[in-house]
Amino acid sequence: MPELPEVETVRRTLKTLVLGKMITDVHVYWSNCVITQDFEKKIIGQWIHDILRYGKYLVFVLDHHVMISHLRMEGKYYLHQKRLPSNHEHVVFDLNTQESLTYHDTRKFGKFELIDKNIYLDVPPLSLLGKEPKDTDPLTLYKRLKQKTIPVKMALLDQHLIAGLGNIYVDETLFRAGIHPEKKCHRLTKKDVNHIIYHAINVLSYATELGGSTIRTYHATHGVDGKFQNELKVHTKKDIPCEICHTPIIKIKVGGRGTYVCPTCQKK
DNA sequence: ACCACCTCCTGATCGC
DNA sequence: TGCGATCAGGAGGTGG
Repeated sequence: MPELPEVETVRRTLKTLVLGKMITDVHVYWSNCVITQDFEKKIIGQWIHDILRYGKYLVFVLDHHVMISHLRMEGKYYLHQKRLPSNHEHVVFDLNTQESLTYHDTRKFGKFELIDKNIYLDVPPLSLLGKEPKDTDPLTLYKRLKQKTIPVKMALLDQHLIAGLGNIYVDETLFRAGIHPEKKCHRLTKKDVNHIIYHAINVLSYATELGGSTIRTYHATHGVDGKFQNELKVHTKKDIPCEICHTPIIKIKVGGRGTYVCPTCQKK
C-alpha cells in the first residue's frame, strides 16, 4: 500500500524514465479506473514535462492537462518495449520512443483523471487535500482535532486533515509519539499534536530516504525495493516484544483498520 | 460539520 | 483436502 514515501520513490524513478517523451497512444483495458470522459482522445499527442506529487497523488504535467494518478493499494508502473499487455495491466501509454508505460493494479482500485493544467490545484481532489506533515502548522491541526471525537488514528488517515500518511506510517508515527491510536482527537494536548507532527515528518523523510517500505505486494517501479520495512517498530510486529519495554506488540482494529500498538508505551 | 457505514476489487488466508 | 467465507484497505459517496 503505497504511502507518501513509496509514491515519492515512484515519482523519482518515473521521472528518469519518461520525462521529455510523448504519449502517442493509450489503451484502457479497465474503464472504471479512468474518471475522465474522452481520456484517450485528450491525452494522445501530449508530452510529459514533469511529474509532481501531492500527498499520495502523482501528477504528470503534460502540454494542456495534468494527469492525476492515484495508486491506491497496489498500483505500479513499468516501462518496457512495446508488447502485448499481460494480466492486471489496465492502462498502457505508448510513447514516441517505441516504449510503453504500463499501469498494473491487481485490485483495480487506482484512478486516473485529466484536469486542465491551469486549475488543477483549485478543484478536487487536490483542492481538498490537507498539507503534508512538514508543512502542517501544529496549532491549526490541534484546533481542528479539538472538534473531533474520532480516534486519532482515523484522523491521521484522513487526507483532508493531513496528507501522506497511510496505515503503515500512522502506526509507526503514533508508536514513536507514545500515543495510543484509539485516543480520541479532542483529548489530544498541544504537546501530543507537536509530537505527532514531529514524528510523522521524521518517519516519512527517513522512509523516503530508504526508498519506502516493501511489504505485502507493494514495490516501486522496475523492481526497486524499499528498505524501510527493516525500520518498522510496530507495523506487522504482532507478538514481537516492543523494543522499548519488551511488552508484546498487539494487533487491534481501529475504525476497521488493522492496527499495531504497544499496549504499554502508547497511552490513551 | 461531523461521523459511521458502504463500495470498489482480487488473492490470500481462514474455518469447517 | 476442498471449497466457500472472510479479510485487507484509500478514498469517495451516502445518509443520519
